[in-house]
Amino acid sequence: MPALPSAPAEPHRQDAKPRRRVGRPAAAVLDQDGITAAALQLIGKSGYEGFTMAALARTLNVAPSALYNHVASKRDVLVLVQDHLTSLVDVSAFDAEPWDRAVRSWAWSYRDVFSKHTPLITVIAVLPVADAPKTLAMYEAVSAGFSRAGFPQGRIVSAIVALESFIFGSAYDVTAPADIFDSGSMAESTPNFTAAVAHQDLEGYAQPADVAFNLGLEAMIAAFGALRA
Amino acid sequence: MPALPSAPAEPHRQDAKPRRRVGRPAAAVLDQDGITAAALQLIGKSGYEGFTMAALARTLNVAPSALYNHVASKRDVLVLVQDHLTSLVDVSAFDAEPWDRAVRSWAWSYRDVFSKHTPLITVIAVLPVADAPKTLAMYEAVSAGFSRAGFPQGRIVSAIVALESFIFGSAYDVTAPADIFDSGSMAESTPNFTAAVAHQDLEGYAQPADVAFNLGLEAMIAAFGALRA
DNA sequence: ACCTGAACACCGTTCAAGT
DNA sequence: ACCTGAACACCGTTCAAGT
Repeated sequence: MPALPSAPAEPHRQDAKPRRRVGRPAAAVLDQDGITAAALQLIGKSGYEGFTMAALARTLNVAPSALYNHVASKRDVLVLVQDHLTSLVDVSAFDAEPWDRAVRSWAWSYRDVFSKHTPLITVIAVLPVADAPKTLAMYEAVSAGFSRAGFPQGRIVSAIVALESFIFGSAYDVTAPADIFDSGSMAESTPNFTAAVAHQDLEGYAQPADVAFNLGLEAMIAAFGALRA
Repeated sequence: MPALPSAPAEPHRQDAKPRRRVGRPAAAVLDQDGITAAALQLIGKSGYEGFTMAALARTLNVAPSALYNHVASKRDVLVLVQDHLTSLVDVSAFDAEPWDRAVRSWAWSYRDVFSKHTPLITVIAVLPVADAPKTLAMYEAVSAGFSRAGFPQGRIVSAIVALESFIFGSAYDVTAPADIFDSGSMAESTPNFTAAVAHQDLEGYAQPADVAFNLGLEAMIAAFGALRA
């Protein structure tokens, strides 16, 4: 004979399921900061392919539908994560170092943060800054640095956007497989490219992606630097 | 009383459903080129959010499962589309014009093609060239042009990758909303950035994205050009 | 080999019901 | 206001059955 239906489950049952009775809890269980932190943790553990609303809810020990009391969509969660990650980008050098060194350290930091989060790039690239306050704060720090360095005001935004576009594209490049340029059986019909790949100079960098990033970034720093008053 | 079950439907029925009897057809209905063409047409009509395997199958008048006789996955279809689009990128200037003009026309063409297909960038950026023969052909044309222009062989691949990273990032930028940099209610706390946005010089270009692309591209062309022998 | 048709294991999201 | 739990309308993909 089974136990009474109202008998509580033993405290150390192996299912760690979201146990909470229906109805509004006394204190709210969720908030946007908690959702962001859990999302970041889940992405770190399971990657973006394992990042589902159901999995996120499980991490937070709530039903998936509970999330929708705090965010309007999964994209909303990605926006929260993106904004948080942007706050990790190092802009401190704009206060302490010359313009070219500041741009360099900011750009490498920015690329490094998002190379582990490339699925967010689609989100950032088209997201109004008004929806991402920490991202806006980064732009303020960077444009203030450009301004102080004597950059002509009319070109500050364009220069930042150009750098950012390069940074986003380069973040993808970090994730490319090592053999991406192996032409395989078609090597004979592509002699120039095959030779160029074979003789690529790594210039002491650990990864090809770093060589390319350095090359493009230094090109931009040199050309943009010349625009200053 | 209903008609006999075997009675054929009237030829001008309003449902244009995939009507074909079960079993292998006398001649194959599908092939990769046809799938690619239909995918391109569907994307043009419905965008990437409307691009599903079911919708693609409907365009081709087959059952969704029929597609899997010719491609292994939806990603496979995207690879086919990507490779076809890359063949539309204009590399002709590398045969006819000086290096800097050739790079310029190639880069603008490349950006323009993929700015309408940004969801493919995730695919291209990490796709081994051996899986995309037309993409490989583009690299051959470009690296041959760099080689003829006296570019040091050890830096050809890095230079192309840097340009490509910038092109991909810039393709996203084309799709950004016009008010992306509107700081809204936070304008007061971001005075430098807000002023820079207000005073952005469009330099005669139609879109801000074009100004930034020009700025970054010319920076790279200038710096990379100086590397030539 | 190459279709159809039914099924599977998800997915994000909605909404009534409950406190 | 903010949970649960059931449901919905998809989604990509698999696979047996058929020719």
